[in-house]
Amino acid sequence: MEIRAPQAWPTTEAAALAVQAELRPQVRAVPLGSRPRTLAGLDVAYAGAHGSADDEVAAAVVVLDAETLEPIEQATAVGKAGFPYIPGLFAFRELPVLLRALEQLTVTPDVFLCDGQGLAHPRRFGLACHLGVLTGRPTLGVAKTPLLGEWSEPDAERGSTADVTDGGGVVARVVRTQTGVKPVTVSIGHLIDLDDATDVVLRAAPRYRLPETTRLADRLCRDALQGVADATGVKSA
DNA sequence: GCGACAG
DNA sequence: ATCTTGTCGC
Repeated sequence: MEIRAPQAWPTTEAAALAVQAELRPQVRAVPLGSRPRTLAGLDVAYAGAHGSADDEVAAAVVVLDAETLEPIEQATAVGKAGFPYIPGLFAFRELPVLLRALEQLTVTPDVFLCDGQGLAHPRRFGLACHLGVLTGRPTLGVAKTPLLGEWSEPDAERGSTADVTDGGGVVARVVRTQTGVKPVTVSIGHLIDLDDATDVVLRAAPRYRLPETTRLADRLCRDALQGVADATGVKSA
């Protein structure tokens, strides 16, 4: 798919903050126009994981049929993170390589499920929002742990939710995707609203805590990273 | 100032 | 994120 990626990515914290400030106003919270037919899962794996800019990274995107959750297409990309891990500036570490994986897709997914936050971010511009603005497509964030906000514990049954508020507004929703398991944090990225985002996540996670999109992308990027290690001559069992 | 902090 | 075996439970 076509993507308008930045000519150059920021390498300093100040430059990254400036990019977020510039793009944040473009985020739109609106209902999905129609039922999504395809869902894309994105994830990145790290080698070393010291959180430094020169960590080796592998990104993966997996497109699934929204109804059957069966894989339709997938792509990967590897490289250097290019930016250190700084909470709130997470996107500058994963987006560059993620976009290179997305460019290889021959189909354009209806909704992108990101591994991380969207609006539930210090400056209301997490990874999911950033990806949405750059692609112009609906995106949402589903995080395993919250980054900020206050909420009450949702009921134990699958489907139970509780709004997450921060700074006086609702920025996300904790969603119990499976009965008795720790809820995930869902927030909008772009061109979707919280109700639709919650619905998409619940339908994508019929069996496990994390959506099938995330699970498959996680497996794929880990394999891709291992593939780099093998080609580099790193011994393994 | 100190600690926390998506992955 | 990643380093890592076994173990408790459905």
